[in-house]
Amino acid sequence: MGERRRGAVLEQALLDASWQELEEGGYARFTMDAVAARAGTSRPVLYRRWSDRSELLRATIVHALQRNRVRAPEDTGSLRGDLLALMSEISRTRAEFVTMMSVHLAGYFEETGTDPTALREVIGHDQPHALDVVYERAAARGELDLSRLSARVKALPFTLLQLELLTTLKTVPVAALEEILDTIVLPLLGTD
Amino acid sequence: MGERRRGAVLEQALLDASWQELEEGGYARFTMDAVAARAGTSRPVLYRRWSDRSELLRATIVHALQRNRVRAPEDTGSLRGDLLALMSEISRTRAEFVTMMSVHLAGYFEETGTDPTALREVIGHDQPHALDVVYERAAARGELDLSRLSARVKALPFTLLQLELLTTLKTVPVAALEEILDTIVLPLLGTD
DNA sequence: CTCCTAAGATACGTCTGTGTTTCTTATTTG
DNA sequence: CAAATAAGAAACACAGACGTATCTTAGGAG
Repeated sequence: MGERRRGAVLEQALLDASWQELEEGGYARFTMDAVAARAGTSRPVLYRRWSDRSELLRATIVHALQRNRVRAPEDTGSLRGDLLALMSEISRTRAEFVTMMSVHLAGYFEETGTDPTALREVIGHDQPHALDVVYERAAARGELDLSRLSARVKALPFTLLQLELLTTLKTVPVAALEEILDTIVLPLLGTD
Repeated sequence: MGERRRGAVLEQALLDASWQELEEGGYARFTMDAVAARAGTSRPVLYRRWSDRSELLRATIVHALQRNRVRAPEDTGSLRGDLLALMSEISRTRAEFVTMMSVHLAGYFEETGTDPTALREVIGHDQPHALDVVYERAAARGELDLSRLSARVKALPFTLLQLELLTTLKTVPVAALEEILDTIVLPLLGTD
C-alpha cells in the first residue's frame, strides 16, 4: 500500500523492532509475528533474512551491542573519579543488557542449551580492560600499590555494580555508586 | 496395570517429579506432559490437584522450599567461624534454588508478569535474620562495633555469596568463602 | 519507459502443548 | 464383601506459533 522500505534501511528497522520487542515483551512474547507486526511488515520479510527465530535473536543482540559501545573512561585525575566515571558509564549503558541477558534471555539459553557466559563475556569484555587502565593510572600517580591486590579485590567495583544491576535491573544512582566506592571499594584498595 | 499410589503419597511424588523436571529440563521443558510422564502417570492426575501449570509450579517451589530449610548457625566462638559456617550452609543448601530462580524461572516470571523479588524474599527470608544473630553475637563478644556499620556493609557476606552463586551456579568452595571473608568482609567490618 | 527484484499480504499445513472428557480398573472404606 | 473413590489411559477440540508457498505491487536499475 504505502511507502516501502528496502535493503539496509529495512534491515535496521527490523532489528530495532526486534530489540524493542525483546525489551518490552521478553523472550516469551518474542515471536516472529510480533516482531513483524511491530516493524510494520510480515513474517516472510524476516524469513528472507534470518532462517530461524534464534538467528534473528542473535542478530538482534549483535546489532544492539554495536549500537551501544562502552567508551574508554577519561582521566579525571583521581582513582575515585575514574572509578566513579567508569561505573556510571557501565551502569548507564549496560543496564538494559544485563536485564536482557539475565531476565529475558534465560529462556533462550535454556531452550538452546547455549552457555550464557559466552554472551556475558562479550558484554563484559571491555570492562576488565578499562578497569586495568584505571588501576594503572592510579598506580602511576602513586595512589595504589597494585602488587598487594588480589584479582578478587580488584574486580570488586565491577562485581558489586553487576550485582546491583542484576537485583534492581535499573541504572544505579550515582549516590549508590559513591557509597559502594567510599565504604567498600576504596577502603579495601588501601587508599585510606 | 501395576500398583497405584494415592493421596498424599502420590502428591509428594508428583511434586518431586515436578521439581526434578524443572531442575533438569528447565522451565522451557516444564510441560504437564513431561511432569506426568516422569511421575509415571498422566495429565488428568495433575489437573485434579492443580488447575494450572503455573499453580503446579508454585506448589512445586513451595514444596522444595519446605524440604530444604536453612538451619540457624551454631555458635562457633568467633565471628569468622560463624560467618563461614553460615555462608557454607547457605551455599550448600541454596545453590540449586538460586539456579532455579535466576536461570530456569526467569521465563515464568516474564510470562506471568510476576515479580521475582516476591519469591526471592521467601528464599532469603531467614538469612538477614541469621546474619543479624551472628553480628549480635560478635558484638556481645566485643569483636564488633555494630553502630559503625552501614546496611550495605553488613549485607556484604550475603551479597558476595549471592553473586558468586549467580555467576557460577554451583556450590561455592570453602576456600573461596574464606578468601571473601579474609580479604573483603572482615577487613571492612573492622575486625583487623 | 520497461524489466526485475524484493516488499508486503494472505493463506496453508504442521507441530506442540493445553485443558477436558470419557472410560476402565485398582484400592480404600464401611 | 460391596460400594464409593480416585488412578491411569486414551482421545478430543483448541490455540498459538512455526515455517512455507503464492500472489500483488512498489520502487530501483537499465
